[in-house]
Amino acid sequence: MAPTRRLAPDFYRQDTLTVARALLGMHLVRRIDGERRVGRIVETEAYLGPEDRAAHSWGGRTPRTEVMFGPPGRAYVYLIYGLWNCLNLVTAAEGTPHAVLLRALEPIRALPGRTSGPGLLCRAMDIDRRLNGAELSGPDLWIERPVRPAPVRIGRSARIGVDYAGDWARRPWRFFDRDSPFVSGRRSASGRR
DNA sequence: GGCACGATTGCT
DNA sequence: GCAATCGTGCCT
Repeated sequence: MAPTRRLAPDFYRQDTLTVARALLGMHLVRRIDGERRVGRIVETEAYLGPEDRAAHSWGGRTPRTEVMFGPPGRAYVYLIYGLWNCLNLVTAAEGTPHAVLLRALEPIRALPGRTSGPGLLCRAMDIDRRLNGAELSGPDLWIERPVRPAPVRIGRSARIGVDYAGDWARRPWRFFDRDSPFVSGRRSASGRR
């Protein structure tokens, strides 16, 4: 029997910046009513709370951030601007509230609408807070290695939309596939491709 | 209990 | 440039 391509919890337990880079090129899979929606991850951001001023877990544990303090390999989904859901993957050791935000997908299979940008990604994948805390080893949502992984030319830049975070906003903790047209495009903040 | 604001997006 | 829209966290 072929080894599973699904990433195991140990993958997410690694250093968060390592995970954020390694996720590029992986496939995000969502199962809905027996159908599989698949997207190739082309853009991520690392959040290293509680020290990281830009992270939701900055300053400590709250009901919202609770899942990030738990074991790695779970989904952290939050609602932003009352309109959009954003999907994060909990990383690093239990008790370390780190996460990686998924910002863009290249459509592979059964993805309706646009997938560039964290809110649009979740809409296309039908991801909302019902999946907050879900284990990525479960039946609804996971990440797997593609059958034929292609090398990725990785670009990096400051994270988007966190200008309030002072020095932390300048950390180059956004990673993306330099060759993908599906990377979200916020002209100035995104830096060069 | 009230209130300001956000790891966004799309329209003016 | 700014409205949409509501959960969260802090305060008043």
